[in-house]
Amino acid sequence: MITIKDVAKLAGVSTATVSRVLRENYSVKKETTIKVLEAVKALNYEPNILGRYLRTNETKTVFVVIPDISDFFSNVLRGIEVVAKENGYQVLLGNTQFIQEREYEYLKLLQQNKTDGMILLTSQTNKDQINELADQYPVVLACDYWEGSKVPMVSIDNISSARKATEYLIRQGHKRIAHITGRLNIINSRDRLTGYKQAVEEYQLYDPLLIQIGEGDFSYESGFQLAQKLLALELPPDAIFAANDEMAIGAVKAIKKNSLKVPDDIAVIGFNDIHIASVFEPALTTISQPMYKIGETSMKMLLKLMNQEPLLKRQLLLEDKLVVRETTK
Amino acid sequence: MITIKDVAKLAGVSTATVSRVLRENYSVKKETTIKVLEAVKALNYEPNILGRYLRTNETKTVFVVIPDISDFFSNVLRGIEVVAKENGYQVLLGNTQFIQEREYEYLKLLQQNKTDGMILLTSQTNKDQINELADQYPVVLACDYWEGSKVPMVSIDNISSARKATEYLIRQGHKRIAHITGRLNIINSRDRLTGYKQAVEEYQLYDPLLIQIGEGDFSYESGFQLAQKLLALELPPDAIFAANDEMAIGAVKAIKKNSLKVPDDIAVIGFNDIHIASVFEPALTTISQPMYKIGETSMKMLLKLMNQEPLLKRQLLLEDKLVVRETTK
DNA sequence: CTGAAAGCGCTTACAG
DNA sequence: CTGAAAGCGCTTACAG
Repeated sequence: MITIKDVAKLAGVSTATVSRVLRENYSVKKETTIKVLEAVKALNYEPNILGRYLRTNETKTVFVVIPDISDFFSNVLRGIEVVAKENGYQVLLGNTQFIQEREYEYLKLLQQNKTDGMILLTSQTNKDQINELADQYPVVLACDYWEGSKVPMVSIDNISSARKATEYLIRQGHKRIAHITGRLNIINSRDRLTGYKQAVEEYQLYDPLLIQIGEGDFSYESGFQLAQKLLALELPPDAIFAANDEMAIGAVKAIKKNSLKVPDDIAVIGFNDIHIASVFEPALTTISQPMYKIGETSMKMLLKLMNQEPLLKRQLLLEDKLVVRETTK
Repeated sequence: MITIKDVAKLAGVSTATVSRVLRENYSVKKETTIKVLEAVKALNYEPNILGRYLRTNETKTVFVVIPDISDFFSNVLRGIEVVAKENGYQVLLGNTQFIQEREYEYLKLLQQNKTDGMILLTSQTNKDQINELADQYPVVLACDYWEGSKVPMVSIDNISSARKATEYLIRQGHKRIAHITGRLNIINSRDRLTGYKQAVEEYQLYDPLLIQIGEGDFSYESGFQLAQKLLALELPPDAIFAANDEMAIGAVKAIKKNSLKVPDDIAVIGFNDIHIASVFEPALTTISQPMYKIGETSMKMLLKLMNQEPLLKRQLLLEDKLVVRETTK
């Protein structure tokens, strides 16, 4: 392995000088610089980044904890990646598969110095633990809004957007509006359920039979199965609001399979506005989240935290939008 | 920051002993072990992994270079992640967005010791460069088969599977079979084109007008646009074979939009068998790749390379399968 | 502008 | 079973 010593020897300078040339922030005589760069080239030297890490105590790496690699999270990731790259950071990805202990394991990487900062794309860790960690390390929570927590976060207001979606169905004249939730160990799933309840309760349309709790791993299939159950009710729903687009598409398929029409017999609304939502036929009415922007913003916040710059706002709620397509009237 | 020294002091032992206790491979007296573990707990000590890295010269990190976070690559990634995790490795993700220089930048991380090994999920780097790198570092190429290269690789045989898909259409009586390619800077896109050509040439059905080159970023839209062009031909196709499922779905949409029926007027075959392929209506006939297994296998190969164990086979071609659904007769 | 030297936090061969 | 010591490859405050 070629080290800085080899370069120094060949260039006839000290290792300090080589380091200075490569770090680019120091004043080194032009001739010296040239000598060093020639030696670097001749030896095809690449600095061993581990040496730098240990010395500077930073890894220029951020860790993104993701519950699953779905279309939705991919889009958020894209935003994170672009900003990270622009600022010389690399993105480490940790997949929890919705397993809480996994998230906890990843969080330990902060203590181990394996990463300079961390973005959680949703979280399942308990509030106290996270608050404590966020006190000591740069951590940003994205896609979830944790009421009462002081962790820096970026998301939409899932409660109000779920309420908005449900109210839209109410205004269209639907009376029996069902909700298929996401996994309830995810904060935003609970929030969407809350928003749904707020709306149906306000209009006295609440019926616990109309709530199906999503659990499964394959959202399309799970949406299909849960919609089947709803359709099997004595008084089936006339509209279904699903907590994500995959489940909504599954629901549409179940409705069709029962020889019913979307939206005439049963309307459907999804959540997220992933790519397939507009491609699927019928195209899905859904709540559109600014996925890329959530990613971008969370990474920008993390950069500020890592650089110890003040955050103007520790909590940021971005705007969502109800996109009406073909699954509602 | 709490270091091994603090733990050693509190436990009344040397740092060497602390290290031995934590590395678990050494014989340490039981009482000493207990003292050390108590100190670790009392101080809430987590080893600074950078110190270990530098000393052992390994990062327990593998880097996966991915051209894009699509459903297909996500599934391959899942396989990689599971095997990586089982073996104590973390997965770093680098997204090239199909930009060749990005891939090159990531490859440099190997020289910098930032990662112990690398898996390329497709490659755009030129053969000589890659061969040279693979001589020196643990590198595996997945999803692409590079003829004549000695880089360890895992993929399906894209040429024969594309030929198989095209021949299937021929056997169903189609005479004007079009092909929408993937980006041709990707090896497997070129291979699929080759397989398609082999089949249509054998049956004297070759017509260059029936080949559309995919370039765009959003496969559904791009498939839609290219299919539109095909439909605008004086002699339009009676079947379309697309190099991926997203494009195939876009093509189906274009066909429907032109008031034609799938598969009666025009049959469609996709490639990959991503999740949406079976969910979309009509469900897509497609070539199913063993995505998870490709990931799993590539990571296993990488492990062997990193541990300097011999590879039984440096090149592995896994089996694909033509899945007939509703877009073909 | 440059060098000698210390040190980042670990691990491990060596000696006992 | 355990400790003293060297050293991994860098960076940087200090001195000149």
